[in-house]
Amino acid sequence: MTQATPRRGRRPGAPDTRAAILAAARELFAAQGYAGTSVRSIGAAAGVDGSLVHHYFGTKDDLFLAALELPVDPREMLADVVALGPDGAGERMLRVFLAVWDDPELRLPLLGLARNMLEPSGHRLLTEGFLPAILQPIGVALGVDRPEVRMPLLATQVVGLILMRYLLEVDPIASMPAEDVVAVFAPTIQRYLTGPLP
Amino acid sequence: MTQATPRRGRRPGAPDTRAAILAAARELFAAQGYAGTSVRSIGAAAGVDGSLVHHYFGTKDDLFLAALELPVDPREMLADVVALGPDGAGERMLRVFLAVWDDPELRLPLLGLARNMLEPSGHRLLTEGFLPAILQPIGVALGVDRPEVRMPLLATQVVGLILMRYLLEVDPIASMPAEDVVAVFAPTIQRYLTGPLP
DNA sequence: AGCACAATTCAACACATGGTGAATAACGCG
DNA sequence: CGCGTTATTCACCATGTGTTGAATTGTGCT
Repeated sequence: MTQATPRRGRRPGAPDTRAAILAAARELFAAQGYAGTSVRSIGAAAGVDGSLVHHYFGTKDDLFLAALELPVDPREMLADVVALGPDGAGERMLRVFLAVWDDPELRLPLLGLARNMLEPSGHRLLTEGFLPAILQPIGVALGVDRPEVRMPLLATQVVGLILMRYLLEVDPIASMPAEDVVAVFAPTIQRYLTGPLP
Repeated sequence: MTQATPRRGRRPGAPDTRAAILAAARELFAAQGYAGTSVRSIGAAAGVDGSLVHHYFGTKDDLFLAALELPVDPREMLADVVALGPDGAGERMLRVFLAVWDDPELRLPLLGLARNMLEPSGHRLLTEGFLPAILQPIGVALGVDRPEVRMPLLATQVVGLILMRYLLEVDPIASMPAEDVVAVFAPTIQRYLTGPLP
């Protein structure tokens, strides 16, 4: 019985190997974080050698950034949150966040992003990306007073909720229906948006 | 010029090397997390060889657990939170949390704990330690209804606040006076304790 | 048919890691 | 003084890492 499959060269089995590698990278980065995921393991999960990963995506850092890329602009999704003014904006915002995190196409990149929040790279993405580039403009567009205080306040609740619901998956937060999540947390967020400040 | 310092054997310079190693471990684990900290770097920070770290504390995991050990029982500090019943318990609890995190002796172990929240080991410490062993009993002792729902709700806000204030150090949350933190977040926490549930 | 090119694997390098074991120097106690 | 014990470093080992480069095979174009 001869070895039918060649040991080197092209193996035209997979339809699009590049996409498979990227998907595997998303999966593993989301599940185990950047440091906890090796290039070789990504290759293995995609059924190819680790070198091929490097061949397609360059360095591990490059691959990480590619895996984090969102297929849509998050600001666009929050456009109609802003449109209707600050009344009820807390609830609308919360609904968008939940919808985004429940979108299977967005979930893995977001998980990869969030799971690396505590490492320096992800730390920067949060403090230089999410907060000033997304949250802060929303506050300004809503016309609330002192958005530079209110939006970080709001962020504490949103980040904590995301963390417990999607990353740590702590019950009963993780298994709570979206409607209940909105019912519980919308008042809090609304209070940070329009309530009293010290 | 002869080499005065011996190259092997005892170097009685440091008064208590063991304590220095533990302190360095706390510092580095808190700043860079478990995976990001090497045994050798801990040794270097304490001015000794990496082997000595292993000699004193055993495996890296053992050292990590030793570095996380709190010098007091956190339940004890929360005793008088429970004593006065659920009215105003949100504010009292928040004050205890802030006091604990502002205690320089407790801060490093807590940071080390929190920074590893997202890795499997720290994940277990949160979901099997903090939540059921500390928060849940408080809810029960306070006599609130459905503590298994209310305490995780409360945890989302506490965790998010801790994260932004002490780990990510996002302004203005990080630089806010404790009194203002209480003023802003106590109503939220109180609402999760005694407010309406869906 | 022939040839460039893309896809893929293998072998290897340089490096960092956690851990082990032996060697050596100083201390404390008799 | 002598001796055991402790503190400490050094030299390795096995392993896993990211990355590189060469080798090989298939595809598609002319």
